[in-house]
Amino acid sequence: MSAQLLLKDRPQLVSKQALPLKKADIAKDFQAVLSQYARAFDAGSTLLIEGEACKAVFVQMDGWMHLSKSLEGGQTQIIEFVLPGDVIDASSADGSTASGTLETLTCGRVSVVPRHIWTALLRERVELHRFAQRMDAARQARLVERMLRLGKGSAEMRVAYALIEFLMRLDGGGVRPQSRFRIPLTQQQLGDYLGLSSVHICRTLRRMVRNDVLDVRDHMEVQINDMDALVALSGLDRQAFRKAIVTRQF
Amino acid sequence: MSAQLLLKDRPQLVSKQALPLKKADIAKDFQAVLSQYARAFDAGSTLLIEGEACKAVFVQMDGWMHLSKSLEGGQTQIIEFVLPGDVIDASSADGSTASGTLETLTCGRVSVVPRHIWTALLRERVELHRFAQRMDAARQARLVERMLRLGKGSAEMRVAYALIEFLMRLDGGGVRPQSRFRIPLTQQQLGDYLGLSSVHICRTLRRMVRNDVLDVRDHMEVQINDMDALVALSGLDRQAFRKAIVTRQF
DNA sequence: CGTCTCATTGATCCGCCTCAATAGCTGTGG
DNA sequence: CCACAGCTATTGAGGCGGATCAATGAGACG
Repeated sequence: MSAQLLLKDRPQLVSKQALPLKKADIAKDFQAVLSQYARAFDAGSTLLIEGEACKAVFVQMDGWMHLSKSLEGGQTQIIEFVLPGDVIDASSADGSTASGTLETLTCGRVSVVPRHIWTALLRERVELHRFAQRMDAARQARLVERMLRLGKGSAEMRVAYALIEFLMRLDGGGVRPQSRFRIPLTQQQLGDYLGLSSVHICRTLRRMVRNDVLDVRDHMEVQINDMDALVALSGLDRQAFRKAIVTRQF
Repeated sequence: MSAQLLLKDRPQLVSKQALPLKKADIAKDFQAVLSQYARAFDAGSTLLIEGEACKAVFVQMDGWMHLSKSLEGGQTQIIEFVLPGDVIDASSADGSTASGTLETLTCGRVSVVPRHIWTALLRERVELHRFAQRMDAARQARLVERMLRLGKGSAEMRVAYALIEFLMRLDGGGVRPQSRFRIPLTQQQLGDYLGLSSVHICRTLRRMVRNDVLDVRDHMEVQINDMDALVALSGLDRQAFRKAIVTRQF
């Protein structure tokens, strides 16, 4: 896996991703707590298994992960991708077991904060609590937006949606999105995210390339050529989307 | 719409639903706040429209509602059903606009608590805060469980899942679920929940009836005959499910 | 009794899945 | 250096699950 390379050849993006929270606005003790529990990970490791004990909150610092859930038949659905800056609490309603399986897609760093520490942090820092709430609302909005398309949308709509979601999350909801970015996913994984087979992901991407909407180079390096067309395909209201889906401001 | 009837002819269920929180455990001021903001609603009214202002939290006291989201083409996906005892905060990441459209399915009562009041309540009552967190985790678990099936499951699996979800939510996660219950939904609405056409919902239910898994009488009165078969169809682990999906204990 | 809504059933169609074969790329060992 | 294996993308062929269209019941209601 060329995860290292993946991140290495876009240094400006990486640095932006690695510190999505504005340093100046965050108390030093928060940063200290995060780095205290920080650990590095490789691509392809499993951090959490569905149903097993989980008493920590994950704050992603660098790299990609995904949280997934499976049917007994081996069918896997990716619930969400975890990008730098994301906070994920994978515990289920009982508060102590993991609601899904957490696996890394690239190498990177994550801060694994024990729940009671995290809770205490939130309690004593109101602005952090509010930030966490907004992050959570944004996460939920993405989940719902995708569910809408799983239920009612075509393959083309789902893929277009996912690309725009990645695009916007990667550049932190900036006003001028990059039109070129790399997704550290196989088509199989993208399919598991969108409820499609890898074969159909491939065909759908090919069709978009044929229609000059975008280009795809080696292993999911995407270049958007016609953003308006992509947005139209996705069925998104661009304004509303940016507001609802992305939260990176502390 | 015979919503009134719907609720009237199963009094024992209604009374259980109407007060899912154990009264004894809840401070009187909480109950007081809820009743202060309580209002009745009819079947078929719209309480909230996607994108419009929303500065309140809804605590369902009696009756059913649903929260939905639409594609411009008029395609609607029901995000969740709101049952008595549910707390729903429909605000999006910006904290002030509704993330979906909230409509009532039956008549009933709901407490519309202004957000700042709700927030204050949670802050001063730790156990209420924890309860709200568990409710939210359970809601999320249901969402994810359904998304897994939207992405990877057959129509039969989705319908079986939904029936079991309703069953367990209606009897509050009790150990001995009722095998007979009424769902105040049209097949169209159930389809909008599961990403299926109403026609296919009908066919799927008919097949289950033919296979002696269940019976359906007038307008969605369901009688489960073979719970094991239904659970098998749903792809659920029953134990794990009850724990993760339902939260009614305060 | 006419209307309206909803469930039911049949017929047909199509989007996506599955299976299968090929090709390209990467890493590995001889 | 080549040969090989492993993995992913690509493309074709064929099949199926569920959508769509359409017609008929069947209650509920005015």
